[in-house]
Amino acid sequence: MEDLYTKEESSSADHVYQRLRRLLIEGFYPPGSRLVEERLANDLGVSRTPVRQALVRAAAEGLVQIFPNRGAVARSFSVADLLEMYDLRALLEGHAAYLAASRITSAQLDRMEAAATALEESLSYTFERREDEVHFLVEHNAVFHQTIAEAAGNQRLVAMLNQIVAVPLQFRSFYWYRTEERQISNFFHRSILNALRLGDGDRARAMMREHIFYGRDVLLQSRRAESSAAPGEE
Amino acid sequence: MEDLYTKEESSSADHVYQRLRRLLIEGFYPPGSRLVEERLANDLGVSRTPVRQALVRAAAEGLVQIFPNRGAVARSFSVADLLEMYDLRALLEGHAAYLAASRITSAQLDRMEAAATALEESLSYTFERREDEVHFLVEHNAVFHQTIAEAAGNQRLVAMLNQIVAVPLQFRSFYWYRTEERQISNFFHRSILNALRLGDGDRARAMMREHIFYGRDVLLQSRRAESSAAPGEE
DNA sequence: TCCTGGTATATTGTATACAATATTCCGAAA
DNA sequence: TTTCGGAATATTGTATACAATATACCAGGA
Repeated sequence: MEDLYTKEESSSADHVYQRLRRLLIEGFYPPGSRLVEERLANDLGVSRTPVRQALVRAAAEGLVQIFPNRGAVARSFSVADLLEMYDLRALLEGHAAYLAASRITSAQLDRMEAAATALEESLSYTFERREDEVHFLVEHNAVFHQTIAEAAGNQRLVAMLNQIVAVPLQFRSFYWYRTEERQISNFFHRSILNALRLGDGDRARAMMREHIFYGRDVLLQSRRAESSAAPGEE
Repeated sequence: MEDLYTKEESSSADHVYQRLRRLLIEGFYPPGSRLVEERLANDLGVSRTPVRQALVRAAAEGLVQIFPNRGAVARSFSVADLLEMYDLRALLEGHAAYLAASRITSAQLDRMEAAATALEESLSYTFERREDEVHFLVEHNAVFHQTIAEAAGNQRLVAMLNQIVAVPLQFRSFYWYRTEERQISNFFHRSILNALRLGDGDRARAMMREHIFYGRDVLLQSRRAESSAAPGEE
């Protein structure tokens, strides 16, 4: 029939995985916390079997660590880890931007345009809850970046980026707090968009790399500020 | 106690995974073949449970594809897939070489030197079986490349490269057949080694990229030759 | 008090049973 | 002959039971 369904898996085990992934990324199970299979099974209303599969998968993706006979823990990220990840993101997303410049469709450009505009206009929105705002920002930002990855036309590259970007939001939400950082971020988006429109791969890559390094620096600064302000950890 | 053990998992399920991985990479289960859980379980002398976990893990790594309610198949690679992978390898290994240039230790250089020498001298060896020869070549080549990845000092980069390089040998063994290609390959190894010794990251990267692109071209040529010679597929 | 050993408990790892789903095969009707 | 059910079979997906292992707890001796 059709091999076109690359929907991966379907129900339950896959559902558990998606849910677990969300919980980890949104920080519901904070880094370092133990992930006891039976508890997860209860939380998610299934048996341990699909939970186990989800954990194995999450471990392969680097979201959790599995210690033999001792179980899984939500992976925690040291500063060194974050540096590694941002270094790779710069490399991979920069490359994606470079490739995208010569292949991106106008539909994809439109989608990015819309996402960039939404991010800009949201500066003057007022959200009911801070949470909603972060969600909005993360969502549109993801569209922007994912569209580039897709436009690069390398599926493996997309998969790898998804892995790397799957870092607990907790580490990234700082990014979205201050107006100044958001403005600069928006500026980068526009620069990247321009370069892509002009088909200038080198500029697209350079701007993407700067964009990511800027994000990295903001993150590290906030972490430093936080750790000196409240060394006790929540 | 010690978190230092990053031995990942330990027995059985992990063992099955390692074994499955080997079987896939060595081409024992050829691309496209169905991987029925019970058969694997019998083959490996365990129940379906650990097999399942191994399959999930292998799927996360891209070695197999899992279709919901229909099972797993050994992933097959189109020419487009191979191009994607080599593109990423060039990017990632090039970057690794660049990073390695400023951090590599003399012990690591020695290891690479030994591997390169072994590959050179093996040109005049005679092996009992062709299989042994390929194994020898693959092994030493792996040492050369893995050492660079390690020297780059980015664990995630190492993990990603392991994923990408985990392509059925079947697709790569052509590479090792002819003397001429091996000589050129050896030349690249020497160039990379020199650049690393001199701490010249840019050259190391450039040579590494060329090395990989050369490998890609050899592979594509042999595939083309093969497919025109025997279009019927085994 | 501090260490030591051993038992109790908690949790993981694997096997098996059964349910859900897909695939195959076969016969009847057009 | 072809096509369409529809049972029979094969295989996956999930739950549960039990074994293996690690952790926590407690008593006894130094």
